[in-house]
Amino acid sequence: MVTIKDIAKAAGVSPSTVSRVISNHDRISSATSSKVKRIMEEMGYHPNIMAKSLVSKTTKTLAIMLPRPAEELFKDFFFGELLRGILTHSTIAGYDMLLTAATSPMDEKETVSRLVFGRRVDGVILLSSRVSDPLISMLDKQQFPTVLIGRTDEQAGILSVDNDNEQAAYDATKHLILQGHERIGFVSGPPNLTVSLDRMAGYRRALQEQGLELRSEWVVEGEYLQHSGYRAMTFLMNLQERPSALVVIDDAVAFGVLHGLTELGFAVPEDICIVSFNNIALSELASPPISSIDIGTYQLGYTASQMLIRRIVDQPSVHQNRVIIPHRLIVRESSLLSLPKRVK
Amino acid sequence: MVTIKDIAKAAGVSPSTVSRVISNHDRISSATSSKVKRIMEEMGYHPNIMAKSLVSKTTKTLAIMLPRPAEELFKDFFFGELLRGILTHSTIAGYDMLLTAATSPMDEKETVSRLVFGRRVDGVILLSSRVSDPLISMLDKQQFPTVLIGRTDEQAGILSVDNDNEQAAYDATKHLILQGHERIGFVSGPPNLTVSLDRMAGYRRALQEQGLELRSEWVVEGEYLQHSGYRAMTFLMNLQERPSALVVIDDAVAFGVLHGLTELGFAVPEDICIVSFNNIALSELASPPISSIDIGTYQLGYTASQMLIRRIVDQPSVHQNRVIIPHRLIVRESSLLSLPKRVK
DNA sequence: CTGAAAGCGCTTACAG
DNA sequence: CTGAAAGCGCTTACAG
Repeated sequence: MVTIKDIAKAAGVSPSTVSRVISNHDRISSATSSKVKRIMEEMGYHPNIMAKSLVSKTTKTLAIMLPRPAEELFKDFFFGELLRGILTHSTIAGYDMLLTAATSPMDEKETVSRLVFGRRVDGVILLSSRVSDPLISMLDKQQFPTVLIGRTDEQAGILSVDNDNEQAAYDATKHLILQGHERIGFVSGPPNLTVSLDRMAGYRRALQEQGLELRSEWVVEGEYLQHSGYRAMTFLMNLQERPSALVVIDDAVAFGVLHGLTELGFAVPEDICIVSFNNIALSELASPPISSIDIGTYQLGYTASQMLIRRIVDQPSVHQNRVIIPHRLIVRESSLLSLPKRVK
Repeated sequence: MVTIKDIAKAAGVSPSTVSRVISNHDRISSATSSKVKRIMEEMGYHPNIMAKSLVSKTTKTLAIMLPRPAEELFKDFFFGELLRGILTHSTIAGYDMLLTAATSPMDEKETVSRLVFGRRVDGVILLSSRVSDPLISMLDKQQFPTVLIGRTDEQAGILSVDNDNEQAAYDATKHLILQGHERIGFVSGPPNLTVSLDRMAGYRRALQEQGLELRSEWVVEGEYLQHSGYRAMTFLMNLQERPSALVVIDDAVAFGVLHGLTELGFAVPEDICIVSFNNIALSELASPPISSIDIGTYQLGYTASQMLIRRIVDQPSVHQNRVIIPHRLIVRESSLLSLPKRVK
């Protein structure tokens, strides 16, 4: 390993000078600078990142905290797209990403503590927001640069990027209502995630506004997994009174819903219509293609990285703490009751 | 920030003693140990990871080098699954993962140099193997702990996890032949990836072994993207003589193939049969469900992490350098010519 | 424009 | 069983 001292000796200058050449200090003669640079090149010098971090108290690294075990994570393609957005921006900005997954919920706080208090990272990105999350309050109390994908009620210091999920679900539901549906169900995600709650609220508002029935047995909570959508169907479609349309929390879940419906002998959209969220690449290729709310997943990730790094770089953060990424409904066959002519 | 010195002062011992308590040194009286531990707890001590790394010359971090820009990456769900495997094991083993994406190919070597020579990571995982990759030879020359998902011909020092892709493609092709097909095409990936080459070779062997025609216009090279499969169809299905079956390099591509065929008015499997690779979760839910070679993607990632960490921990590496993960063909409707009765 | 010195927070032989 | 000292590889006031 060639160090700054080796370069200094070879160049006949002091280590301080070499350090200054590396950091492009202004008051260095161009003669010294180019000589030192040449020698660094020749000797294959690479700065020791750890040593630099130790003194600069900065790591140029961001932690991505994966929600719960990695095990279940990437089954939902949403996260891949989110990571893609984060990674693209952070790479441009010169930051590395530390991917961490907690093995257990208790372990989660410990992991973050280790990274945050151990000064291993300069900021944290939380990929999903749970209701009253102890992690969030801890990071807020420490005033540690943090960006949350989602929302949090109490912590004002935390940055967040989100969609207007309430409005998005309202739009999805309204779309079904405009197609003539009056019995609309909701296949939701885990109720401890704010995104589930917000979408549920939008669904409710749309129904109430139109004076439509809000049946509790038409609302099914589950996970963000195909399996979950599949299971929801075995329940919902065996009810006495079945919904004629469904709002589904996520495309991966919608794939399961589709699968379940097919197996039970129901046709989409003829027997039942579907609108979902996230608009992953494959929803277009499903059969039938799935109508989905595009929430700008990539943009969500990209913006999260952007906000966080901005916050880290200029401390007095004059920027806004919360950004809402716009959504839009992509209508496809799954929600068009009878393809050529619209009902009503 | 509370440091080891603060703890030492508060406990009335020397910093060395505190350090030894932390690392569970044997010759420390249990009295001192418990006192120091109590005080650490009280004062909220967390070791500075950078300082520790600097002296221990170890980072407990692995770099995952993403193939080329993150931009195109997660569109293929294969990588999500791979990451899941890697992450699960590395978390268990107490290693963090640094996710790095190069903005450009030239930039790639620079990025790795920075991490490797800068002693930022203890090992590197390369997610895909290109033919005569300069990165691989560099890492091999440095004798830096590296595991490659794929294969490399020259570098004996590099660890690798792979499938027997030649045999896998042979199996896929043979399956189609056994269904009675004689005109079989191949929708491949980029020819600079070893996986593309290996699968191509297996496809060839199966055809030759049966004395079947090997038409160059039935072999189309592209990317690992849906789009690519779609485009391949507009070409292949406009030929005078069309294949009656296709081996497709990857499920995401197969989705594009399916999409293209549907648009062109061809039915699967009636008009053309398909077998693909990777067996991502959604291939089962396509319509028709796609026959696919399960290559144990998760296992591939898990094993990669395992081999690399083992290599890092006990230097004299007596373990094997190359591991092959078994594959198996999952037959679904897309390759069953006429569902109930088999042809021939 | 450049150098000597102190220090970032830890670990680890070397003594005792 | 414990402490003092040196050192990991860098940066940064402080002088000049």
